[in-house]
Amino acid sequence: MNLLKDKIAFLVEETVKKEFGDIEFQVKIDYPSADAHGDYSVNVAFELGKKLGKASRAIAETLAQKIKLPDWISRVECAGPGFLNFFIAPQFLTDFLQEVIDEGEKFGSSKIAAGKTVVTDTSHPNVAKPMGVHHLLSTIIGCALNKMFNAVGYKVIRDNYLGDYGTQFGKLIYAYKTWGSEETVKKNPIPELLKLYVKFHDEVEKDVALEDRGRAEFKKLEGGDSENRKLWKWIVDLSLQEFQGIYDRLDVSFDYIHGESFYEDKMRAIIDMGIKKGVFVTGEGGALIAPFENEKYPPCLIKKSDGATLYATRDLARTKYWEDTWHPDLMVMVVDVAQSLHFQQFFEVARMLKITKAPNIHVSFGRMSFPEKRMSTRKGNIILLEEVLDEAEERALKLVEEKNPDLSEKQKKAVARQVGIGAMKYAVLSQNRTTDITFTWDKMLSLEGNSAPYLQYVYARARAILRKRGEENFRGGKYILTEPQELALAKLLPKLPEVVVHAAQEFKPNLIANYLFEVAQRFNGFYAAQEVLKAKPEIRAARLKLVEAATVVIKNGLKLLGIEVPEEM
RNA sequence: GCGCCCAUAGUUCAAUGGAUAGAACGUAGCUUUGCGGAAGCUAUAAUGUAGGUUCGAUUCCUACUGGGCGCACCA
Repeated sequence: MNLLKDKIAFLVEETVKKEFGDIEFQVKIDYPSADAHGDYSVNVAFELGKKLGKASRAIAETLAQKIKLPDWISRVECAGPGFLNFFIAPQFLTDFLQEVIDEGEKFGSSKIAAGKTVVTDTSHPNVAKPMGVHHLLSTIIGCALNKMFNAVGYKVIRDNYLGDYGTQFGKLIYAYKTWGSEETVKKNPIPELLKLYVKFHDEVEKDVALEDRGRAEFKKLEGGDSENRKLWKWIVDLSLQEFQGIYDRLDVSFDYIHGESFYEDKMRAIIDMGIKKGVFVTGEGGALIAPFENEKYPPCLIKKSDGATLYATRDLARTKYWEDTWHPDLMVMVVDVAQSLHFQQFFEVARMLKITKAPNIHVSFGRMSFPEKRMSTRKGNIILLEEVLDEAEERALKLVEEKNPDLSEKQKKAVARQVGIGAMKYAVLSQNRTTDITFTWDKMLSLEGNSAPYLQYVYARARAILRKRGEENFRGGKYILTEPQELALAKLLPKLPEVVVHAAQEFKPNLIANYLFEVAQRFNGFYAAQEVLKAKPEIRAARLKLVEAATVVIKNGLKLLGIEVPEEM
């Protein structure tokens, strides 16, 4: 299906070319906020006015007169200093409902990026540490982006660049050898490992020499020491099992989990390439660095003076691996904003090395801060993601029990999961923030207002109507939507594919959330103002379609955000 | 010190350079005869300061104020 906005843009372009000849211009489609300003609006007259030295209002009037309207547009008006406002015909909106219903779960997707490949890195928790709430952002945002990319036609490769390597492991291995035991760790893996990690940092405060012991253990690991190797592998496996439990609850999945260690043997080639191309040079203390022209950024550190590799080295190896393996058109890293400098540096180095032509995008988000306690893995102060998930489901369960005690226990639990987890995901996805997010339980798990349950409730209510509609054929109605509330809702529905494209291009899931919330609000307005089942038969048919099309839009939209919809709640 | 990001109702958040800045929570009222009141309706209140660019600025530019983050052997 072609997007309506593209069709309008095309119409305007044709008319401008015909009326004003060969000049350069760009048609951009706006969604006016006021109903009086139509459903789609174009402001090309301002640009033309300037280029032609004419009044933009006059140009808009000419265009309004000359444009050849297809039957799905009822009229075009020019307004204000030169806006062209298009009004979609109610007949078209009414007919369109059936298209939405027929497309079903495909409605909303498009082929804008067909034939292209995107590789994404999301989640990347650190092995041997529990996932904290802050990991939620990368995981949830990344999961939504993956689904959105897929919906606009990309082939999506979902990678999880696990933090399974580095000096921290040396420290952990040292701690385990000194204070740990296989038994206790086996019983309760992650908490015990965290304890050891915390213990190490406590002891370092008394004896700084431990830092070196930690580094030495990592060096041994990197050098292939069989005992450390074995220990490391064991810890990674235990962690992966733990993470998988959380991913299952969140319903996110990956195609690959290529941790940092995966690139261990792939860095040599990058380092040689950089030296050969003169991009890497020796810096202070014998370290290998990549300096930038005009000191645009601080130099990027490639190798420590002791010869060990760093984060940036592995990132370069990863980029090369992605390029060589999948030849992607786009690479996306979903990581918090504190790492922007690192990404700018390593993207620039990748450009200098000509590793890939694909744009590297750092989708950044604010860090999570906490009103009461400062979070620090080293000190063991951390709000566990698992706790948050439990609390979310608990709160939702309490609400379900209060609102709908008649559901079976099994249903209640299922609904509580959908509502609780959904609320949490929605809280993260509905805002577009690069500033820090202050974590509060109430905000994260809000079940009212602009929240997932609000949308889920609309869906459940609409489904309840559809269950009661009976067997009659409701395809044949001649009624054309006329009431303001039903039209307001119907006008919004064809926009889903446009919104998804925009959101995918801008890497902004919140655009979808905002749109869905508006659909839900308008549905509730319609629901309160007009009756469906008790309406006259011909009206009833059209309204049932409206209700069904709305459920399709809400279900599909929420699915892109990774949020499920309950039939009853 | 240098660099990056952010600043919108009491609070939490929206707004692709467009028309009257939009919600939610809160507060004050209202809606039972109609499909699920987890709802709807009404009222309330905001673009940090000073300039600039533009037909038009919350959005772009400059300075200031206030917050966050980062800046060589962590990731």
